Amino acid sequence: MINFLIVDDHDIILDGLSNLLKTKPQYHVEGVFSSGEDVYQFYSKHTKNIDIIFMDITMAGFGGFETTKRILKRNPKQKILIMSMHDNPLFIERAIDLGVSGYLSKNDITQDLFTAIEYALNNKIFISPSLKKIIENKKLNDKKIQSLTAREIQILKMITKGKKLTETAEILNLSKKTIANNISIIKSKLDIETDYELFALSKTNEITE
Amino acid sequence: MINFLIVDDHDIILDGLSNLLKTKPQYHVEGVFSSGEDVYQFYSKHTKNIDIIFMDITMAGFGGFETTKRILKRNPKQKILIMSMHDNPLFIERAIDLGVSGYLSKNDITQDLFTAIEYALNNKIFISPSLKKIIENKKLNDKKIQSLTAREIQILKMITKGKKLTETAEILNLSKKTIANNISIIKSKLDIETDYELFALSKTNEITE
DNA sequence: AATGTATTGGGATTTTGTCCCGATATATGA
DNA sequence: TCATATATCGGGACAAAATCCCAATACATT
Repeated sequence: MINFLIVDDHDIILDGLSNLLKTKPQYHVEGVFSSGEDVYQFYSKHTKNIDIIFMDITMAGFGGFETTKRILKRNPKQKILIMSMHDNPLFIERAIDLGVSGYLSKNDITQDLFTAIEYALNNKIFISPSLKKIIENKKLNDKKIQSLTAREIQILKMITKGKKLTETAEILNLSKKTIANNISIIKSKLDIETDYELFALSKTNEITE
Repeated sequence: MINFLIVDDHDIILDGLSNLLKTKPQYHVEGVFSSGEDVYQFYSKHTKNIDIIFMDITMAGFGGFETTKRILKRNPKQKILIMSMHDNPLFIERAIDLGVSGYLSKNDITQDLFTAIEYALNNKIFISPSLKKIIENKKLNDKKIQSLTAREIQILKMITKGKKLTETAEILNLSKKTIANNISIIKSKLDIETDYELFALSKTNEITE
């Protein structure tokens, strides 16, 4: 018997996922919750073993990340599978860092569900294939971004936030020349030619804080 | 008795929505389908009245738009409620243009569901409140974009695709001067100062084809 | 003391951007 | 058909931004 909890503030998902899991007799949904607060309270008091927790990432209140963090602090071996509508690589990485057992795009949860469960039960991490490419690409960019110096990142942030060169120079009390030179170097470090590529990259990598 | 069809290639949604609808005794789910092809075939042969069809927009095969178009061609009075994960204003507008009875963000389908059904039955169009703002903003931008001439749009597309000014000039066989002047005019027509804003606008309005 | 890297900017040149203006073409409408 | 409107193309004159190369200073590390 494998026991599940499901946490999602969309009733539809709660229902749908429950029913999907019910198709296998050895699966048992021990509880469903529509908020991180609820599930955490339950989890803290509950004594029975929970094998896998399905967790939505974007919930009101303390969201999926916070909830995941608290549960894993309590029990680092708890298997948690994240579900998300948003294929934001930052979310995925952050979740992995927290120590979750998988990250499922809601788009293809149906075909990936049982695989992800198997992976989790065998201490492996499952990530929806469609998300893997996104992550790979981001990692490449990250490596480039890490080659930037503190100053360069600071300037990059201002520029991609919409500040003009002159404006940036004034704010940072630097010469326009310095800013211009920096931007040129930033572009070459990032293998980028135009402003538009710079903006695009800063979007997907969320350079702006 | 109000009869529904549901079309979605996520089992979870099919299940979840069915159950949500079942909470009202006067509601009856006549059929669920995981593709546009399936529901259309059923719809073509089915004689019994269907009050409302819930339709996902992003499905494999011929998607929600195509399916909606075909069904409405057959029966222009059919009520169709679109469900979508993607709050893309282009999708919403296109759906409205096709003549659907509402557009629901899956994020808040639970709270909006019954309202949307009521609206549809009374020949009104329901759009999730959270989406309305998005549409309004886009309409503003659209008006501005419509003030651009053919040439200007062509140039705008190239620039926001990442082409440099000089490159663009060569491709279009125009002087650099012309391109530069055009870009300036584009910015002023769009009430925009920086490249950054231009880029952002072209994203949300999907200027690039 | 030496090497590496970060930071700051000048010099010189090229590329872009801005604003104003004129020439030409093509509709459109009265 | 003539006038007016709009689109398209670019020059002039400047201003701003970008590029590439180089030099001075600062600071940390080995």
